[in-house]
Amino acid sequence: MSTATHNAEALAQKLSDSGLRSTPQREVVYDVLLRKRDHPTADEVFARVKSGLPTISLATVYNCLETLVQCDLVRAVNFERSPTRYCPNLRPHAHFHDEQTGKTHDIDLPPELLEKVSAVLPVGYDAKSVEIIFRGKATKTVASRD
Amino acid sequence: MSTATHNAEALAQKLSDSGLRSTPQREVVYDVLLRKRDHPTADEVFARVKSGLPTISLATVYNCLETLVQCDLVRAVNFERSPTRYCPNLRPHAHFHDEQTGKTHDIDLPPELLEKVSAVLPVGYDAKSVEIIFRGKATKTVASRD
DNA sequence: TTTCTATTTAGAATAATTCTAATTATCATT
DNA sequence: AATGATAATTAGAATTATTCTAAATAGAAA
Repeated sequence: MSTATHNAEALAQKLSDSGLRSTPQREVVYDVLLRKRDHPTADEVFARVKSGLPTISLATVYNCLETLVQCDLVRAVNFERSPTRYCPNLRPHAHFHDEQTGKTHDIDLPPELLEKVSAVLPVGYDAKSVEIIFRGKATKTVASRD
Repeated sequence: MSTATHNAEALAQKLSDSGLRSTPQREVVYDVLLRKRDHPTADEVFARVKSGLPTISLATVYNCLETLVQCDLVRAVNFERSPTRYCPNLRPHAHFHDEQTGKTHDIDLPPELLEKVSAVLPVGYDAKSVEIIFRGKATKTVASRD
């Protein structure tokens, strides 16, 4: 079984868990995110998706991305007011935003660090998620892991 | 000397450090941020500022806020795609975004935590800033410190 | 099939922010 | 105090990412 098929089935599973249907549009959008993990914007996803599905609309790309975020298959990241970027990395990680290049790098986080960070919350604060964003410049770039 | 005067002078100092002028608009905008630390949007700042300076324009409010951010007197915070919010708290802190109320709470951070977090960065990543955002619900609300 | 609902689609609408060009204020020199 | 140079403000237009709308299509269930 090919990787794409595998992903499509994992996606179908996650979707049906949420009572949603698997569609070619959702599959192709998810596949595009998995293929090139450079935190693309919706517009960039739209451009890449069109080669496989030339009739897809931008609205659908937005819809699909939102759906994937709802299913916890994809994270949406925002840097200032620039367009939302999408990230299929499900490992605990922070984002490093390189201000020179505009590129975003995933920084793996040891799970105990997230616990330590969450431990600063006073009683009465119940966090569903923690997001960590670094901003600066990356002098070296290391190939990203899967 | 009044607190407002004191703030105005601190502001004037910071501005001139950056080669910028102190203006009534900048003073009033900064004063509004200090007076009510509820992370207002530019529109909310605009509304509050107008009582003291009825002829100010929204563009100027945006300009002033941006200037204050450049001077490191104010932090801009973004939650998803909602309007940018502004925060004059200079202590190291995270933000807790209450998804029910939409309110933002400052969470003080022990400085050593920020060091621990930054320590996860691999060689070659030089972070100028670290931002931590919690999302969830706050069951209790404690009066915020200054 | 037929029906019901989910999804997609194109294009219009929205809204936060930025831009533009003109005016006004302020500073440094004369 | 007047002058000239630059900084800041202003109103309104423009931009742009995103969401909305209403109609068309597809898919599942009966």
